[in-house]
Amino acid sequence: MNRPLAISRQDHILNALDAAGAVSVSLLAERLGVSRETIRRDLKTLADQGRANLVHGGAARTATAEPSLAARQAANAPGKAAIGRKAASFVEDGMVVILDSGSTTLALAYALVERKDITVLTNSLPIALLLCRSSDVKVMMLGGEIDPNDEAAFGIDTLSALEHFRVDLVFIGVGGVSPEGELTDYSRLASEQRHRMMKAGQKVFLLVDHSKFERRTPVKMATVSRIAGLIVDKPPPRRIAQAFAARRWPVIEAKA
Amino acid sequence: MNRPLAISRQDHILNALDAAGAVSVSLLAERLGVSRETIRRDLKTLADQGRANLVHGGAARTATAEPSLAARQAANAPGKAAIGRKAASFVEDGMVVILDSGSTTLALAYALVERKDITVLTNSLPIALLLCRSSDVKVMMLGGEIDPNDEAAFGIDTLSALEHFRVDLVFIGVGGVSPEGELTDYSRLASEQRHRMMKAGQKVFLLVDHSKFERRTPVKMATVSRIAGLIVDKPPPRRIAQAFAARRWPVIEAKA
DNA sequence: CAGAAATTGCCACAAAATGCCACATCGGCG
DNA sequence: CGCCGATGTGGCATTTTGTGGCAATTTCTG
Repeated sequence: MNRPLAISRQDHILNALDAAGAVSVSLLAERLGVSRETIRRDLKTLADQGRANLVHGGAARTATAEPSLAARQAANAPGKAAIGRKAASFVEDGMVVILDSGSTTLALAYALVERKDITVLTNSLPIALLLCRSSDVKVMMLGGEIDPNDEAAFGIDTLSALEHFRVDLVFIGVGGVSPEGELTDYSRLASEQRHRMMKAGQKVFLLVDHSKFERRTPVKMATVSRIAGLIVDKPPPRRIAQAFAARRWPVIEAKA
Repeated sequence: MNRPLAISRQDHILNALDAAGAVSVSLLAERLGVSRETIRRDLKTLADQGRANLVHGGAARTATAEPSLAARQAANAPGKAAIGRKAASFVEDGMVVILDSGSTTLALAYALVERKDITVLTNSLPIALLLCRSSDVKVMMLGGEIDPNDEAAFGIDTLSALEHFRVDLVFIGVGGVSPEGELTDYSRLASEQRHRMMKAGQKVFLLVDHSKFERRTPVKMATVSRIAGLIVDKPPPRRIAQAFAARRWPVIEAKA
């Protein structure tokens, strides 16, 4: 049982920062099995490098001073924006696409604002509202019970609504990617719903920003065998990359 | 043990503020699991930064321009708020209610923010987002094609989603009231959908602010015979009042 | 409209969590 | 062996949060 290297600890901290926008000393100390003092020293190091912002009790994303818009959207915003732009480039006029809920797919929605002649199906309230307010995209909202965390609809009604559509492209966000390269999700229902979304369309793209790598969430995600592409903002760690290659999932890197 | 970071608490407050325009100390304290005093201190901090405006019992958003729908909401905002409060007083714990789309029903949603143990069915994106961001109300979104003007779902999917619910109260906004006292709507589809909503519930309330009186919109609105009440902010002109009385529609006047 | 009741604001102090520093401990390495 | 860097420990200062009392405000009621 060797203690984790300082580097990988700080790496973990940065990922957590990207993912959540803020981290607490106590929680990190518990998770990483080291003393709070060590975490504090790590945070101080990162702060000296300008990669984190110290606040009482923990650290926050460097940019966290300003944005009043959705907090999670700002987490790793540049990476997600790049993924969004890349994903948008696969959408052609006349297509019908599904956008899953989540901050990465919201970034894709931003990238679609200028488009027309496309139809977007989504269960995400912010995506639907964004597109109907500031674009000419035709929006179909998938109804259902609203999960306040995701600000999106889930449940039987959402699933059955999916049945009625012919869909060209499907864009799915991923909760996490285990170190073994397995895709994971937060809840059983969400996973099932994403699976149905994938089956509803011709081509499936998965959107994964680098803060998701090696993050474990509880539920294994069911996928379809054919994945048109896995859009990332940074190359994944080797082990994950190999797992993707073994399943013949093309990894598409979006450049900022 | 692990206290959530102060900064994420304030982030949450800003989000709620953004969605609802105003937040209350008590509700935030309860939702975030901290004492009211702490919330007060947070609000004071935000106010010092110019990011919130303190008011008795909570804080309000600093005057920020908000797009389309807010503009319409601003038309006769006080009257609509009064109607919303009055309408909310009919909603009891445990009830399932339908909220139609529109600025007046949005005002009702604002009035429901502090409530819990109620379920709201709505086809309106802003209402769903407001309630899921700043209240403990359970929200079911009725899916369908989004009409950018109303920022709400309409269509076959919306209608069929209605089938599955048992509803206590239905709150419907009205497009206009002709000088003859006839209720009118903007489109055939919207009218039909509102009719279905009415039939789905036990009691139907119509929300009419005085700017709707003697305004003609193109489509005659189908109603159900029994209307539990017609909530207004000012008494209607005599001819309209007579027409309402003839149909035995109780007129309920909301006071500011 | 007045007075009561409930809610909220405000202040001071106590309790808890965190920050910070000095020093001890551990393990590798020349 | 002794040096060095990294980490843990403990004590104390600082910050944050909770609590209770009381004044001010709002709301209810007759």
